[in-house]
Amino acid sequence: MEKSIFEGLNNKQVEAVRATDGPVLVISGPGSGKTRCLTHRVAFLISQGIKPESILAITFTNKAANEIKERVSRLLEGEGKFHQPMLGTFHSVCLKILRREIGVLGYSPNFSVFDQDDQLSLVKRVMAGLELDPKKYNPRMVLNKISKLKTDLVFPENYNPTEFFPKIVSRVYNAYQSELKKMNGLDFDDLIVLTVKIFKQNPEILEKYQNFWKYILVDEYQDTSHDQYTLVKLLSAKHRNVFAIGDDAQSIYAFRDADIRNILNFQKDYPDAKVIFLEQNYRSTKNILAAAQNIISNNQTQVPKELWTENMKGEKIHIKETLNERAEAEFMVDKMDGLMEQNGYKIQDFTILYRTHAQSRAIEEALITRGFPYQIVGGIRFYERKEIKDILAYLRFMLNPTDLISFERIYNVPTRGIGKSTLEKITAIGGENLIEAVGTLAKEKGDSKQARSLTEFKNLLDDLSKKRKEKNLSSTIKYVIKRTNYEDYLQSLVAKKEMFDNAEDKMDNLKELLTVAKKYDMLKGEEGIEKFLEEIALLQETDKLKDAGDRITLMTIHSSKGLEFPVVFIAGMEEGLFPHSRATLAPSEMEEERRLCYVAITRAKDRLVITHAKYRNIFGQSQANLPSRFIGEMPQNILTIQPLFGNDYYEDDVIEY
DNA sequence: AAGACCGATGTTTTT
DNA sequence: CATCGGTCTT
Repeated sequence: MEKSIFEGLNNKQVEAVRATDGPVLVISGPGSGKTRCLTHRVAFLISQGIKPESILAITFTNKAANEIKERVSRLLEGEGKFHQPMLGTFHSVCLKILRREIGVLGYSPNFSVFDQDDQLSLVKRVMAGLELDPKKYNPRMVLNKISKLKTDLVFPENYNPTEFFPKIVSRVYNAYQSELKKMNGLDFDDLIVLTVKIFKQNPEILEKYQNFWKYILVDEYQDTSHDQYTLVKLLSAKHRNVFAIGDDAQSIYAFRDADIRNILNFQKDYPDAKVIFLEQNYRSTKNILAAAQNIISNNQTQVPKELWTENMKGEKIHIKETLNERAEAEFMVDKMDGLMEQNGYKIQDFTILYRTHAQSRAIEEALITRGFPYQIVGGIRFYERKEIKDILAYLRFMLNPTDLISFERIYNVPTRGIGKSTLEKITAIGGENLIEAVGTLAKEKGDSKQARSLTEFKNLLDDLSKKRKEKNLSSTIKYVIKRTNYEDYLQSLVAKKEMFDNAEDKMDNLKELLTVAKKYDMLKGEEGIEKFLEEIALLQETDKLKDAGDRITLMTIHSSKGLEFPVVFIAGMEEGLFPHSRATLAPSEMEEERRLCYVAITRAKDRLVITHAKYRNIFGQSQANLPSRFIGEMPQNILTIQPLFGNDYYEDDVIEY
């Protein structure tokens, strides 16, 4: 048993797996077997007689959580039946806690979870109520600031700024939070922040969880924010068995308040911490690793470490300058073609990474023209499409008839003759239940055309409320689509040219939604809806990556974290784009861009191709760009540079060992 | 209340 | 450029 758990691990990894008691920090370079280490540690803990359910492992993605789940099951095969440890992201773990405990904060356990879109509409609504001009104060900026305050655990009642703009923010923040509470809704930040709040205010609840989870593992520790850090600190305070693993050099989420200091200061927090470095890289060639290390060495803030690999030296890194983004895309397609033809690569061996989503378009066009299959991560996300969001809003509203945000989405979708002024009247009646408010207003209107629209709408909502208990999830969704005549509505949008996709595609998307929904059909009525909405709310981009499938994957560098590919293309390596122009001012931001570059490069196993365009269209205007400084930060002797014109480039570089 | 038209505005990155 | 929101017309 023990033997199989340590099989295939190097000494450092074994050390990290065996250090079961007390605080442990593992600094793990890219490709150093981090997931492997986490998995084996969980398996080892269980083999030592620790109850699986007393282990909490927080991962950065749901995908990693599933991977650990599967691998642990495999490692412990034949050990008899055992409970699963708690595995999940910060957000999903907190959601589970809150469904049980949120009562103490005066919310009810069937709360809705609002995504970023919803948050922004709420901020706008609140600002309108406070008569704040959205032109003067950008609602996005206000929301951003609110979110930062939340992650820093500053609650509205504790925020008393003196300066002008913060004072505005403070007013919005107060109103925003009380609106959320009124409609029994939580935003993403609340999931973490309110959990911390409960733990701080109710030591007996905290203690219950401390006793339950005696061993805590946190993945991607470098990307934790202050609230997440606090949560871990609280939960682990009693038993102090906290295992943090991560890589400061791969911290790329400062913009959403990740604080690299959490990992840098781990030893200050836990002076008795055992610190282990995983420096052997199993993923990349020597050249790729050298490029990554040379670049990152330009950063001041970092934990010193020396990565190494036994892999071969490999190909040189191919740098190509093209005339514009179209030529760039065509070059990449040609290059892939050549690699498949001459080197036996398969289409799923390739990934194209870029700094911003906007870059995907030119690349997609080239891929479509040449008939190359691809999948794209992020961008116009499936669950952000109008038709999906509409139907989900109906579901959400069925569960929580105080959910004003969802109501605003559906009250006139499909169009049913209820306009903005009528909406205002409904919300003015307000009350606990918006369905009742619709009914009340219908009665007030007597026998008008409006009254008929309202009554019809009320009947619809009543029918839906009834159905939510009777049917399983996929029938409920089908019923919503049918009862609202949603398909006709889509077709009318097409007819009016308000929508440029065809209605069939949209219906296909809804069918795909139904396929996902079928998973929840065995749960009864409301519970199915609830679990389904939860899954969707917390879903991440990379979760949707299909493993099999013969296609090229396109995504932002941020989305690529944790993944690896035989051949990586990095597009748009230009000053202003990467590093992004918004980041060139502060040194800390430039360092983050550099870490991002480090992440991008270290996704590659054997080949790396980097492109930069001389001219690029931005906002419809052609802009001339210089090659990225990061190209200059790589050791020049491992590069093959192919300039815009000229053929001083040879495909058959020598492979050295 | 709905549709048509126009000008402003924006793009990092995402749980 | 392309989407969004606001305003004007029907």
